[in-house]
Amino acid sequence: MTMRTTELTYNAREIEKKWRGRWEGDKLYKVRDDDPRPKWYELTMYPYTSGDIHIGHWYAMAPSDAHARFRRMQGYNVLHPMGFDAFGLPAENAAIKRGIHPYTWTMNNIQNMRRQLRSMGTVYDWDREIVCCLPEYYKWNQWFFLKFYEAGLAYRAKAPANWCSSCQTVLANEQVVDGKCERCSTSVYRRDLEQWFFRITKYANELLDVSKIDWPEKIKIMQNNWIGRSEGVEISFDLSHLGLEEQEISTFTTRIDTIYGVTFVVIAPEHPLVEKLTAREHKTEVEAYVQQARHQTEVERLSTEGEKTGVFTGSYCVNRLNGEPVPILVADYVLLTYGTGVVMGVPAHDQRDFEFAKKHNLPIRIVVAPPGWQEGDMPQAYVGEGTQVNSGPFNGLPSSEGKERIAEHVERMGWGKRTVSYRLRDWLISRQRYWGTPIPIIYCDECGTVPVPEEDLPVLLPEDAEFRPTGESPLTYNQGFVNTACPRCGRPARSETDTMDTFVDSSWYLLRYASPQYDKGPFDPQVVRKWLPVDQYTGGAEHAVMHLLYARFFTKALQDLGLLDFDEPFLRLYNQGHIIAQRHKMSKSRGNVITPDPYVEEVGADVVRCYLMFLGPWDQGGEWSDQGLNGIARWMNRVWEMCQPETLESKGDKDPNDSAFWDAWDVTVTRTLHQTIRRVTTDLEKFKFNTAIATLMEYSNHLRRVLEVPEGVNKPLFRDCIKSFLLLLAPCAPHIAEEMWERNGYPYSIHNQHMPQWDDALAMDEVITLVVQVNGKVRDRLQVPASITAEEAKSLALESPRVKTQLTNAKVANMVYVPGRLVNVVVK
RNA sequence: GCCGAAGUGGCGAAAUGGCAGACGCGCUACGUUCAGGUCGUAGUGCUCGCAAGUGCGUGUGGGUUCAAAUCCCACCUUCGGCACCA
Repeated sequence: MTMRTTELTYNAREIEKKWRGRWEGDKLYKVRDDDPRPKWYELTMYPYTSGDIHIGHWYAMAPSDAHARFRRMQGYNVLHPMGFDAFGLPAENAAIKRGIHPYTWTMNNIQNMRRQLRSMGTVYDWDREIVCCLPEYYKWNQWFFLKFYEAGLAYRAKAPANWCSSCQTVLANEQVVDGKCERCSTSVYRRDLEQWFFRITKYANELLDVSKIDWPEKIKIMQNNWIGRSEGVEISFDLSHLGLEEQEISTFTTRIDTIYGVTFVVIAPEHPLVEKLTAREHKTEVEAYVQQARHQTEVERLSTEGEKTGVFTGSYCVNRLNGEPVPILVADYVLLTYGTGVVMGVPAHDQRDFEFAKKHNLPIRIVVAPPGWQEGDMPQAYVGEGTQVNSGPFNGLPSSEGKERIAEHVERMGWGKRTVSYRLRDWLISRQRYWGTPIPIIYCDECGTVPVPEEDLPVLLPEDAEFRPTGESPLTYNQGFVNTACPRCGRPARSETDTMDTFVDSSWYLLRYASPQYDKGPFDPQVVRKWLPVDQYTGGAEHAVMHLLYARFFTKALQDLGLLDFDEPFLRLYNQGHIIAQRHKMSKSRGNVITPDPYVEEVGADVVRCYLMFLGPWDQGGEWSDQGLNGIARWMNRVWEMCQPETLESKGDKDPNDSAFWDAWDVTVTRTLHQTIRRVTTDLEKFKFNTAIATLMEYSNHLRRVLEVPEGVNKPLFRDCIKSFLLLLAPCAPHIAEEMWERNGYPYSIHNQHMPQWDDALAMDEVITLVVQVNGKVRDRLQVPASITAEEAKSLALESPRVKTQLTNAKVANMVYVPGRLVNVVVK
């Protein structure tokens, strides 16, 4: 704040307050479903109810609001709603720390945030606000859950989770610090727990298809990598000699061409077969290894990166292609959750297997020979293509062909099949928390897992929850909540105490905005048909794979359930960058958090809005600077002065009856106006707010010069210019534009006007600067009529004295003419 | 390690094959003022030159082109994402 020096010449606070009051009183931004104009649904990611709207929220919301306003003024019926992401852990932590109920904490925060959001001067229709911690909203989370459950898209399964034995709870990865519980420092280990999942993997292949959406390439690539499709072969190894129930062990490989190079098989420590495969004399060792692997946290696994530990089970399986016995080992570099949880070890052609083999003295056999290969020790695995060797009947084939032929052979023999694996895992939605949507499931000793009947929804969060610092979910010891009756047999039963991940809320909130008060379902199908899908979504790139993928999954699943008739939620996506302060991300601990409120008090929301849009390209983010804000405040002062009707009145008049009334100045003024309209319009369309505002600055500089022309001003023309200028300014600076609109005698409201149109003919320059180059170097600049022909341009270029001096002792070899731009004289 | 984005004055940046530095900040000088701020006018990439003007200049090195910040190849740096995915 210390660097700020500019004071406004107008009272921004009063003016902005006045107009916000009037807009709200008149319901100027009320969105009607029956409006006949074409619809435009522009959505900004809703904020988490942390308590304060900081400058980062402004950076996300002010430009998107300007864009939505711009679309309104282009004649669209625009839906640009706002709501609150109101469930989540911080509310619960506040409850434990300060004894405030999460509901109270959240609703207080929302009240403050609403006030702050209003101060931005946005077009939000507050009648459409949604708050997803209210039963009217989360009831429908439960309803979707039931639909998914019926459709087999929601299921319960055992999954390893970070478990703190002291707190008796599951911890999120973020809550595990150096392998210990952040609250009580007890060592965390991975424990299998029954948890609820959504079967997003069913849609893995569909989610890979991004051909219908206009999103940043970067985000599409990130989703693609996250889904991680790989084609390969599931091949089994024979176990029949062991006398187990299982006759074989299945592995997944993308390199079936290396099957003859298998010298061991590795199984994940958590794999259910481990126990059965462990020979008696290896039991102690294997059990110790499995225990140790479970107690390893993510952090510890990272710290031992590269070290490939593992132990021998004592069992062998048989490689059916060559009949060889292959030892089975347990190692934690194999993940239970990918493929089959078992890997065939080919050390010669896989770097991880290679390191493992070196460490455990396992044989390394080359089966794909690189070009010019000579036998001998390998320094590392050869992962490229080559010629099949040591591969029985497939010897001599290029490995690319070997891949095909061996896969065919394996399928024909019934030893396996070609298949596709995904890195994507099912979405774990269970949270052992209070402040979330209760999962509508009841456990009955007689009937088992019973879904809560639809008519009993919502399953309400109990208000009388008790928040103990143990970390346990308050739901587990709330007898009133847990004890219930089985909906099927009526006997005493237990309610599910897990609540849902908050990403469930945000997976469909875009639908709720269409009909936020609808109570016969999550949304009114007719209204959704009108508004959805979202035409333009904006938000941070940090949600590239979680929220954006989950929302796409939801939409596809709802389409399959017959609830929607489209399968992509967001047609266009734009990711804004991050605003930083003092070269760092803003954080409370750094003490560099910029609070917008004092700036809004001092220079007004319009100046803050415009500054955020002006400081650089929106997708690149940028650094907050008080001095930069000064620049905008100064500009706004000049705009204020320039747009006052009194300013023009005080200037000399040109006589309309004079033949020179419409003079060269006026032609320039008109041309500049049309060029400005064109530039600002195309820039705003493409979210190029920084250059749009720069163009408005140039134009206001131009108009201010016009006011000083000694011959006087063509006042009707100037008034038109101011009118267009205000219309172009309105999306970015809605309050000032409205105030000036009124002062200039135009009817309320500027925000219901149409954007000015430009005329390409009027925007055309009559005189252009023709750049003359010699061998690509600029030697002269000539003012020529825009209509100049190639021949005229070339001869003018050669006549230029500055060019002539370059042409002594040289021969003109070629001349390049770029119409309207330049002549390049090529000499030798 | 893999995937992706970016590198331009003192600073935020503009220009996406054709005048490098629009617009803004900062700075300098002058004017206004008792003074400071504000405001106004002019200047402001580096180099040599009294000057007209000259040469250089968009991370580094190479290439394509009449012409490259922009396209291609290699490298360096910074940021973001993923990270034993068989």
